[in-house]
Amino acid sequence: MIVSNKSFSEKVWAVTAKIPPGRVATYGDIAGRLANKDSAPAYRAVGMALHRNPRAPVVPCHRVVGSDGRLTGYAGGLAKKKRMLEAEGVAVVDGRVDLSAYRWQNRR
DNA sequence: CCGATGACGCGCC
DNA sequence: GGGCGCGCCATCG
Repeated sequence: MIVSNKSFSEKVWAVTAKIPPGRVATYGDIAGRLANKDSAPAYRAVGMALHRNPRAPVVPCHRVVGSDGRLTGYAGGLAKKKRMLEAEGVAVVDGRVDLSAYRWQNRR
């Protein structure tokens, strides 16, 4: 259970879970939201948090794509990730999504 | 505490 | 355009 209580990871899962269906977000966006003035966007940590994702079903990590909209890794297979995105209405081409059209733009 | 790794991003060749 | 390396933060060992 990742002994670490409310940690960076939890924030990542929280933001990821906020991603509306049919929409995708980049690690940079998530990291940017979690990025505090004291901490720079940790794309790495974000990816790690999702990789560790203890509650996959509750955290739509499959909606998180790379900066180019490219489907990065996924605990289960990118193929499945791609499939889930398409199921939500996100067009995935060659393992890539059109950020210009599906990028999650939720400006607090 | 230190060292190494990782679902990234960007720069450079 | 494609391939390679470095830097970033956080977590794991």
